[in-house]
Amino acid sequence: MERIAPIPENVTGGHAVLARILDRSNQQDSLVRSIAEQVGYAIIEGQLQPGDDLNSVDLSHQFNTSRTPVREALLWLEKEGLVEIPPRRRPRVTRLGLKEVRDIYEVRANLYSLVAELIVARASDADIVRLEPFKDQMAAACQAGDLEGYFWANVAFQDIETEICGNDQVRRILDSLMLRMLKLRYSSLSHPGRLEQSLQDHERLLRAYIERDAPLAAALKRGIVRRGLAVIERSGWSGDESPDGVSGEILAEEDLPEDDR
Amino acid sequence: MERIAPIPENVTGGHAVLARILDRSNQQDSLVRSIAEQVGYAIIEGQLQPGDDLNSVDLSHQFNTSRTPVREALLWLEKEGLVEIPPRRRPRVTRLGLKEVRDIYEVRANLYSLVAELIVARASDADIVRLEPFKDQMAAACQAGDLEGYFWANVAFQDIETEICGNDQVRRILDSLMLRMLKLRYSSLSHPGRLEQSLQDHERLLRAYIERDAPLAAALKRGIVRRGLAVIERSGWSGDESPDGVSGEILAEEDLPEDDR
DNA sequence: GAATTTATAAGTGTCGACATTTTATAGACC
DNA sequence: GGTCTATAAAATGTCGACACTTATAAATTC
Repeated sequence: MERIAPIPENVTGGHAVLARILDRSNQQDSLVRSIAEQVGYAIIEGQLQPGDDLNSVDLSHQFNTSRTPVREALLWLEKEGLVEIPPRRRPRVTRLGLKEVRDIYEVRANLYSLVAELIVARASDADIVRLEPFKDQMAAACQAGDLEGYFWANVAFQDIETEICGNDQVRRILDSLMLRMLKLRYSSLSHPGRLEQSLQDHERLLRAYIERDAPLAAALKRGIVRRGLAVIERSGWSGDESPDGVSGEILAEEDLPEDDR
Repeated sequence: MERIAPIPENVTGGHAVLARILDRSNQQDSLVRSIAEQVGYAIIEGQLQPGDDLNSVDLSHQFNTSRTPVREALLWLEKEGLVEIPPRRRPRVTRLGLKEVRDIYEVRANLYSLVAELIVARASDADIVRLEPFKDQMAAACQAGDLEGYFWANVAFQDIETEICGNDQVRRILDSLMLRMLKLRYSSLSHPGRLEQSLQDHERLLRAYIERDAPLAAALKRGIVRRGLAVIERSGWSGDESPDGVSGEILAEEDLPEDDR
């Protein structure tokens, strides 16, 4: 099994989502948390590829612990959907199928429209203003053509949205679903012109929040999520791994043929 | 700690939901599964009350195992929301607050409306017909004034709905949320005239499915869930436990003052 | 007698070990 | 050479043990 590299200093957005979910379900600084954090991060970053084995004895050596906390960490990651643990068999990094991605996006579209409605109905003006800096960050990244920067600013924007909507349950669910989709982030940005479109949507969305236009906000939010899925599907992502490790990362850098119907 | 009674022979609806969720996440017949099943059932049935301690050494004695599988079972129940595990402290049966219930119902209302839309859009006529026997069961229970019978027929109805909608993710989420709400089943049926209203809604809903009327089905489904919450709130449920063990069961038998605004 | 401190009991998180099952390796056979 | 079988290696699920923490009971103080 591959050795898992430590989490780098400059904590990226991916790690932030992971850490937040861990905060709410596990304890502050435990062995289990630390292991789940590092293994989860390795999965999100693509260092561990879908289908890779995650045997507990190997991991316990890497983290200088016994197998017990490793098992619990893997169990946690399984509940978050990042790991599969067949009985009596080695845990594996979850392989994400297209159907699964479609289903998740369907749920996300629905729940984010709820979030939008809740924000309009219940969030304070002060809370809504908190979204602005991230919109600006997205605008800056868009202008600079910084795909990765745009993506993480967008994640942060959505994070604030789920926070200020006031419904902790929907937040928990969306966080978990987001975690599983982070691997696809490169696919979701591959299409040229995507950033401009997305940015425009978010600017309109923010205005809808401010103007307390619930139907518009809900519809926009739903559309944003749906378009995210459409881009992934158009990018040709299928969930199959090329065995030589050619991941979505490389695909993301290419310009795909325009197909703007 | 109280001794946990074995699960009775005639498997009730509550156990069915629990078993289904276990089927999808755990292995077929493992120690962990058996423990999670029994403890979970005891919580749903009210045999274990919110706030009760669940220390692992005691449980391991009851099940004649070591603490390891008990810990894993409790960890699983924590992820399902039935148990809280503060670090270094004894696990407890989760105490459900009113805010939490409201949030959960908000999510359920939304996701069930999605389920309704998906059924109209994608379920086969044959699948929709599968709902009919449970509607009939509900009608019979309603006529007989059988609260409990009506409730479980309703659960079964919803179960088929989430199954035939074809989205496994939404099913998983709704199953988990349902599990946590099962304890409130008595509160949710307490209001007089509630059964007739609910039955009528479901009859209309089924017709909407058959006639492939997506907006109507979605609206009906949303209304059904919302009315469920309203009944709970009107029943005076607050989440506080009377320390002498007077649970919602007794409250359910009383007739509350009519308040049909 | 109530509140605070002290001592005792109980419980948690982690560990290393073992039996059983799965996986990988080597040998036999065609 | 390739397929099947027997053997060895490795990994899993479970166990009992131990250090450390938390909860409970007793003792002390005001």
